[in-house]
Amino acid sequence: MSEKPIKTTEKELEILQIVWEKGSASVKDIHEAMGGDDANGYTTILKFMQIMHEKGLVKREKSGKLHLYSAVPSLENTRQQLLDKMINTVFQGSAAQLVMSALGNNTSSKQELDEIKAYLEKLVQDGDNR
Amino acid sequence: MSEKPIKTTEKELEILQIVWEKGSASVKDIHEAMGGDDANGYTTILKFMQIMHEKGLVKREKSGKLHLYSAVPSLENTRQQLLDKMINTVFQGSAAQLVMSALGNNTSSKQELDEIKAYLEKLVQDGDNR
DNA sequence: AACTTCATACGAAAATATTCGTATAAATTC
DNA sequence: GAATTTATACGAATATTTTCGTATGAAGTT
Repeated sequence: MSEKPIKTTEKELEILQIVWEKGSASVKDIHEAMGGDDANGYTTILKFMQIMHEKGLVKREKSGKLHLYSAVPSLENTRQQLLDKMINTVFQGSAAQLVMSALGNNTSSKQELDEIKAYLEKLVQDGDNR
Repeated sequence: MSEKPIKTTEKELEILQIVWEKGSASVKDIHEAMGGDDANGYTTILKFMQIMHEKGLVKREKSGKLHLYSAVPSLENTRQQLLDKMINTVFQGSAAQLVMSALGNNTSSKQELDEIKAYLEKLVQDGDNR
């Protein structure tokens, strides 16, 4: 396993989010998805894409004159990595606590809760954990 | 509800974590808990405490010549705030997805899983969510 | 071929976050 | 009461992250 994790900043994550969603995107696509020049200048985003490319966070492919970017780290891995970090920094190492907090306040529908329950039952049954 | 959230940096969170754990702590306590001078200089931590005090992240109380710091934002609120942010940035707004990811890879014991299950059942039953 | 458009590259400024040296002051010890 | 120890305060240096101005080039238009 294991893409060795590359440190991502806030803005980079925001960008990655869009890239994951779109699969592949030009600077323009990303810029627009982020709200256009009010929120971020075009060259700002462009610069980020260059930095992220250097860092190995995205790969790119020429399509005519423009570049299409796609994410290198998988969404799943990144999620896992961020979750782990969060569990360790504010949930004293307990995933269970995180889970309960996440379920606690918010907006999950009954259907979602049922899904989670099913998933849990499967986990317990399979004895994936000890 | 609602302490208006104050933006916290990585290091500040790391420090808050210790302050939450200890309830109340001197700079020295925190400094030591963070691994002493190899990891962080004493004055570095001190400076952070001053900054965090200014920002309203901690309050302090004189005890003899030293200051005892305690956290202003509650652990619960901070957790919630960070979770929300995370759900929005990498879990496309779905708490359920976050929960399943968190349960997926990791180290929760069977007992913990059972606890979560119980919690879930209670949630569904109470119809807290729709 | 000159002009406009669309895209990238790059360097440097600005904003933020982190680290640390030095000064000061109050107790404590010799 | 001088020296040491233990704290805090504060300003400035560093490091990192984010933003943007300006240059350049390749098409496409007139």
